[in-house]
Amino acid sequence: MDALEILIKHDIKPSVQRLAVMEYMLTHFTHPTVDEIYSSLSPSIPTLSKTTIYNTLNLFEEQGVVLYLGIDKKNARFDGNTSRHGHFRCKKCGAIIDIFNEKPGNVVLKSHPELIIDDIQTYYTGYCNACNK
Amino acid sequence: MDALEILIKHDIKPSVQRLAVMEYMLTHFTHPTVDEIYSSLSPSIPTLSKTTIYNTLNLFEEQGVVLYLGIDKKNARFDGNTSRHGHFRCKKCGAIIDIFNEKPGNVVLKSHPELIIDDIQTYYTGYCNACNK
DNA sequence: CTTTGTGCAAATTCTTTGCACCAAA
DNA sequence: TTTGGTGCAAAGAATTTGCACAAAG
Repeated sequence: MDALEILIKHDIKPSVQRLAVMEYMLTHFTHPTVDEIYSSLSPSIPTLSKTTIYNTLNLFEEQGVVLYLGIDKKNARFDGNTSRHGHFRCKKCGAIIDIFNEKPGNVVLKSHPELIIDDIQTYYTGYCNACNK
Repeated sequence: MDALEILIKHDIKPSVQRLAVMEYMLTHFTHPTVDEIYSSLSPSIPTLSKTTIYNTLNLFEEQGVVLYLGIDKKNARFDGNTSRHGHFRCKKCGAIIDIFNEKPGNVVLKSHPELIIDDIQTYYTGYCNACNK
């Protein structure tokens, strides 16, 4: 499914900017920050503003098109892969690595069956191979 | 184990402020923000500054005495319970609930056996009983 | 004494807001 | 022509930093 189709499917009106951000998220599964997205797109869309990146990502997140990651203290990070998976963050170099080891499907917590779970995110913290203590 | 013992065990020099923060974390498992801790302690320690709360919590986190929670977009939250457990956040009312459903012990990821995992945190997002969609 | 912690004020950084202009239906 | 998107500048909020003073050993 391409960027345009995804936006339409989620009732998001396409625009040059929104399509560019969506396209970026579909080709860069690097958990980018707003700044990284802005820096990458800015040359090809010279009038682009960071405000629009914020607006767009907030909209995308509300519509479930991207995931917000709270794994990084400094900046918000976003993930275009909305399937259930975890993330590892290296304490030393800051690398973020996808962890695909989780079961999909609905979740009911034994201890709290009354909670409606829309999303699950698991953050692993430690040292990557390169930084290995 | 009381506040003083915990600090000593982790090579943290005790001070009035550090003891007060530690004591607070041991009696309020509410995932407080810096502001909440400051507001609570400030009356009894009138000279207390927010900078000291930041310093103290950052130190505590480095020493593994508290956990940093990235579950809340707006503020850093901290947890005095460092045993492995998850957290649920209600999208509507913002309530954060502890989820004790995880197995303790060392973890080696099948997909990334080379990663050294120091900490695992799982964040559940959805609607609590009261806010139930 | 000497080292370390505290706390004020200022600085920094990230994110949101207000508002005028622009674009699309 | 009306609705909604964009982007600039300013505001806001959370956190960190620099530095002088205080505390503790």
